[in-house]
Amino acid sequence: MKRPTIADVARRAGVSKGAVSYALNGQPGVSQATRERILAIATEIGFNPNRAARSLSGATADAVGLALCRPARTLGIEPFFMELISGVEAELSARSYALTLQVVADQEAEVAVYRRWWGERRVDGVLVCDLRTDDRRVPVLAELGLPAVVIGGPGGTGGLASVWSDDAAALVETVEYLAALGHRRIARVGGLPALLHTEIRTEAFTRVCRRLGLADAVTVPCDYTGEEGARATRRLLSSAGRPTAVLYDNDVMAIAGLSVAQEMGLAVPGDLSIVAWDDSPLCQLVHPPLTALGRDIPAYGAHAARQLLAVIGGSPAGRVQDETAHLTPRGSTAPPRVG
Amino acid sequence: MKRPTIADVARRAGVSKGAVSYALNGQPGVSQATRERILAIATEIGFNPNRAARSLSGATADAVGLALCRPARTLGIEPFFMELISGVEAELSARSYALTLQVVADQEAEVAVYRRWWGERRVDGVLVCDLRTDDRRVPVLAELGLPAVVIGGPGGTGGLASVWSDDAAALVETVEYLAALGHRRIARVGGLPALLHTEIRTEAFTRVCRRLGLADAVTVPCDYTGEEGARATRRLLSSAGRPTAVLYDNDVMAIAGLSVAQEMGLAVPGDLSIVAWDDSPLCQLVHPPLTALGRDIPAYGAHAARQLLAVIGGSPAGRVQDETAHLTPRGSTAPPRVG
DNA sequence: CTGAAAGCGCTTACAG
DNA sequence: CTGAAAGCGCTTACAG
Repeated sequence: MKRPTIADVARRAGVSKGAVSYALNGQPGVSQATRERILAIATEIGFNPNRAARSLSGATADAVGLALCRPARTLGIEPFFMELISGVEAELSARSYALTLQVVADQEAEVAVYRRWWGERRVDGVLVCDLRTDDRRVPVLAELGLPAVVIGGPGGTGGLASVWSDDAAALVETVEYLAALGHRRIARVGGLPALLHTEIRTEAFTRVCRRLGLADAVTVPCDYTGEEGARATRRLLSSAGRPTAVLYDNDVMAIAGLSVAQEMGLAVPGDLSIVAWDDSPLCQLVHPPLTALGRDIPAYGAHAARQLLAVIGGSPAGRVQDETAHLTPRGSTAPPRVG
Repeated sequence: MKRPTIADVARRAGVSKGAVSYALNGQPGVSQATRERILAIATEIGFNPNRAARSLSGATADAVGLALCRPARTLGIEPFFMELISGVEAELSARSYALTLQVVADQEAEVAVYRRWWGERRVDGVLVCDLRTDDRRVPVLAELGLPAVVIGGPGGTGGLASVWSDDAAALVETVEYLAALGHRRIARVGGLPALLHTEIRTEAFTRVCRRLGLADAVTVPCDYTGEEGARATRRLLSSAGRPTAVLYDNDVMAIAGLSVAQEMGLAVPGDLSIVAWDDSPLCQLVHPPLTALGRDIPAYGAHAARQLLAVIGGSPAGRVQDETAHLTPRGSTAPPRVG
């Protein structure tokens, strides 16, 4: 029941261990006939090279790390991460890289995980999510020399490679669309203010509203949960001069907002237009279906994984722009009712 | 910039590599004073033992594998897996085990992954999800001798360890509750029929409905997506003698069902009661909030991880029962309107 | 084209 | 309590 080693293959093939290694890795050094015989025997006895041994010799772990720093409940409820992971995974497994996942409590723990992973040679590189302003992780990764790709930006990535999407452009497009429908009072229920992409969106929102001459373009900071989204919506809709359109930084808060509007007797989209950022299938399950800003998240993950493998392979750290989110109008947006 | 090895620590401490190893691993063989000096030096120079080397000697990978066999879109939309993973992860990282994740297309690919992982010594054990009737993976895992814990059952787990929850009991409790409210026509929108837990639920549903003398207790098989859930609901509600209560096998289908009811002009819960299996935060975001069958999924994952570590450690393969899902009545269930 | 050997960085009997 | 050495299973120069 012992798992076969390269020595077992060598013995059965009547060659040296070195020859087996060359044959298996497609290196020159063995004749075509010998190579085929060796491969056939390896397959026959179910040989798989011991990763630890290979890693110890070759110095690559053939694994990539992903540390997620969000509370368990928001991790579960947001389709974003699972979609991202499935895209990352598809790309990695095609090149027989493993994905090592770790959930961490905070940035300090995350940095400790990076140090340990790299020190242990557990991973060859990491994918970094949820970029913050003045992110502590960026200098640490640079100092360690740990190959990394930041999923986010632009900006704030130091010398690290990154894949980013132009959230500012998507936001401007959305606000212009709402303004074209006739909305003059637009509010936003935002994500965690510490995250860089929240800041980018907030700034773009303020700027475009000013440019269009829209009244106080307020952003209420939230934590992506339905509870906070509902509370923020309730507050916005109770205010004098309540908004006629609200833009939410994720789908869960948008759905919560829709519920609040209905509970307060406001018609959507008649009295209130709603736009969700992140176009998951959830947006189409509610009534009315939500107008949403979406893009291909698995492809984004695959893109990031591909770039990380390139960086691990020695490519210079580039900043690659991914697709910009696009607006899909559905039943939750319309011109505001006159009055 | 080279990462320090045990030899560096030994040199600075003026001891042998063996002594460093003993000190680091809490083995006897070094004096207390020497141990402390060695640990201090290791910390000071940022030493982390190379995993590959340790694994090659000690024969353990200190990693656990999880292969997920679901299409990317249902993976993303269902909170279940991410919650499970976060629970698994919490338990593993507390014991400094890594989680290796792989998304696979089908059972064949999954079995291939297990063979490879085990052959490569990439993992010390695996967690198995989505158990099927006559599951191919069970005999393969037994044959390989790969430590495994099946998340599911009861039954169908062969000689493998498992953690399971009594879905049949939860289902019976739910149907009895609906019957007590006065419902006589109850239907069910089920999950993938190939999954064992779907079969267990279907059988329990048929049995309890017969016992209570309820009319044709139909189960419509679906794939957990909102689209199929909506379609099934539309069909059920269009039939003569339409049900007054529907039980859904996941929250996404339940929410889709709620939408369909509203689109068809039926009041929930007046004309139709709805119960969702899986009580995620989504259930409380919609109007009315959904009565749901829930339990602590992260704890379930932690439980499974704990058991897997025990099996890896040599404990006999047990079948451990986890908490049974409990019903939380909310606004989507009520006595049926007379008429 | 092939074989014998060193070495990756640990762990663990085995002597002192 | 400590040191020297073998060995885990690969990869890769280095000789033939």
